[in-house]
Amino acid sequence: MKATIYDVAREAGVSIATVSKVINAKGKISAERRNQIFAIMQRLQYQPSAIATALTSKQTYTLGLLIPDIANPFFAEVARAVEDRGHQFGYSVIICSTDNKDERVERYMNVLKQKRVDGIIIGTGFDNQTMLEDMSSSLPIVVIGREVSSLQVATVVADDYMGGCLAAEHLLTLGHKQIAVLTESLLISSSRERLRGFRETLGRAGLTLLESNIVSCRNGLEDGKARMIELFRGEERPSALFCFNDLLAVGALQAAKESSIEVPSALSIVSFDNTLLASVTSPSLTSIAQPMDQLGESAVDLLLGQITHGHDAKQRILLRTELIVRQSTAAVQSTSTL
Amino acid sequence: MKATIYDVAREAGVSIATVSKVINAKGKISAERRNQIFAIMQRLQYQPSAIATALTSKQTYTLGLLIPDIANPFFAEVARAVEDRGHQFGYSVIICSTDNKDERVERYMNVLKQKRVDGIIIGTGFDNQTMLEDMSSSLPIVVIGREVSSLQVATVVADDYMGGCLAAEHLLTLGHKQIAVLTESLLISSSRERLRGFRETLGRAGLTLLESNIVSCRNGLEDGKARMIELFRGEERPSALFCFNDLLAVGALQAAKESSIEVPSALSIVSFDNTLLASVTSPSLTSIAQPMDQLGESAVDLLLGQITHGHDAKQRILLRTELIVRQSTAAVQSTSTL
DNA sequence: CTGAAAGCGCTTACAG
DNA sequence: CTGAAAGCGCTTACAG
Repeated sequence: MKATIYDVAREAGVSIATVSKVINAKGKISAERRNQIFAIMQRLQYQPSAIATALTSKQTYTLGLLIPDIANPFFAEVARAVEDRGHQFGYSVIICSTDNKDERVERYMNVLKQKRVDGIIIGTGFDNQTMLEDMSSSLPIVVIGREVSSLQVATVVADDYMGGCLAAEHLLTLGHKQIAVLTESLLISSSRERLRGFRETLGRAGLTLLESNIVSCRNGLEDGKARMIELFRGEERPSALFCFNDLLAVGALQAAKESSIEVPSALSIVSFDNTLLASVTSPSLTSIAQPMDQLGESAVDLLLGQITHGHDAKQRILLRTELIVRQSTAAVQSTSTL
Repeated sequence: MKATIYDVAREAGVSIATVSKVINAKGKISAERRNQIFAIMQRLQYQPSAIATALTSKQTYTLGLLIPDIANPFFAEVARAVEDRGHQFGYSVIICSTDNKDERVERYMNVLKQKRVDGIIIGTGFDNQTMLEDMSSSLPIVVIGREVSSLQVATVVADDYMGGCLAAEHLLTLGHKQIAVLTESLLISSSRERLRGFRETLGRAGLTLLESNIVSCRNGLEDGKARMIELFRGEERPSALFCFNDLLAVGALQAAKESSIEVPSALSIVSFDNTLLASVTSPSLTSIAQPMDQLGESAVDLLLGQITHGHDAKQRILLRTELIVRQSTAAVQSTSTL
């Protein structure tokens, strides 16, 4: 069977307390004893049980990561950053893809509670606000990617408002006036902020964003594509489009292609997120970059701050968004609408 | 503090053994007692400690997933399938992105051993064969995506050889004769199999794959792109290209664009994996699909077979690959080389 | 149908 | 510098 601390203690002719001390580099142990014990651990292939350690020390060195879907490139990149930052401090991460379904969120929450994870990063949306309150009262939590107005929680978000402004400025600079927006559910705070920044910037330039040009869709690529095909059939086709994530932009790109509308000459598209997808399409997508790595890293840092230093001042970190110009945007053609 | 089994036992006026039995639906407990105890658990918000349970029952209900990079769409999709299948049976999964570096593999392996995970799915490559042997002798393991000749381990792989054949057949049908291959490291068994299937199929049609047309590259998109730009500069430019993964194909697509070679009219590209990327590029990629969901699911099933039923006949599951025709391939133009 | 007791593999005061 | 002992929160024979 697997060697235990008793086995190495016996071999070394010392107490388990002593072995425990050398493992954890605590107390004062003579150098020779220490080395002797290390040698024995090696020989027995001893791996201290993190389970037993957790039971006594109340730390599992495990984090939970709740996101809508790990197969979504945006969250996969964030997850990678979370993993790396956590690993750096000795933490493992359990992934929980919720599909934004309350039922899945709840099940995962219970699993994470039972496994006694040291903290949870929440990047998923859910309707049940009570759930969040419950969580946050029972263990360290940080929310990423959206605001939680109702509650004091640590959060790290990209500057969505600024992102919306940047997108608008870019399109304005290119001379666009007839502009549409393809958004995810406006129930999500980040979408609302992007829209607000976008609309206000247009407003400052004397343009109004028509309600009929705000298209909301829920199911990603396919749905976005269908909605855009409809839009392109309309009378007053816009010369530019602001999509709230890369997947939606891909849908729009495909819709444009099927409608024989050339991008960017006849239609400019600005996307959001700047995942791998944005650089892979053709034309590649001008996109508002969210710093996904920093999002993950900062989330871990905030969490560890709560876990190890007991920080309870709930911080809020706002990360800068940035315009990445690629090939999907161009100056408006005077002939493009007609 | 958090309620324990003692708290609910005290409240219910029974022993902890009884509470344990109702939690685990073991033994015979009168229905009223059971309900009474459930009510108390609810009231105390009692969540049994999976840590304590694991210490006594020797099961953590946690799986390790070792992959090169969770941010890589292929592995992200596999991970999602692993997560879902595991969750279905009450297992959580810890992600471990190794970047194929032995040092990272080793560190993660130790973490997983210490955390006493019930099993590990290995989708990462590494040079140190001893490591695998060590692992496999100490806990249940299944390897995905590649063959391990040196060792008896459970494996689940896609039919790479068949995939290579399918790619070749498709290009032959379209009349291509001058064909190149863009491959990952040929140290990976799956790459070798793809190449073998491809080459043999060409051979049966009387064509030989020139060594100079087998381009091997290591760093994904950018490297692939650079290597293709070189290739396209050569005298005898191929009319078709078989790329061993979607990322490489994207690189090739970009290289073609920069070299003003039109795809598919002047160059056909067949890709491998059929991740999200294949459907998102323009033109979209004809690709050999690996069943990523099944890969993940079967891996979990094999693992649970070992864990719960003690299966030690190391199974090998071979999954079918499939040709998905999109827009990146077309019949050869007689004028394309010249 | 129910409970007393040992044990899982550690850590942590406390005493020496 | 080192060790005895209690305790973390469960499960599992075993006895009744």
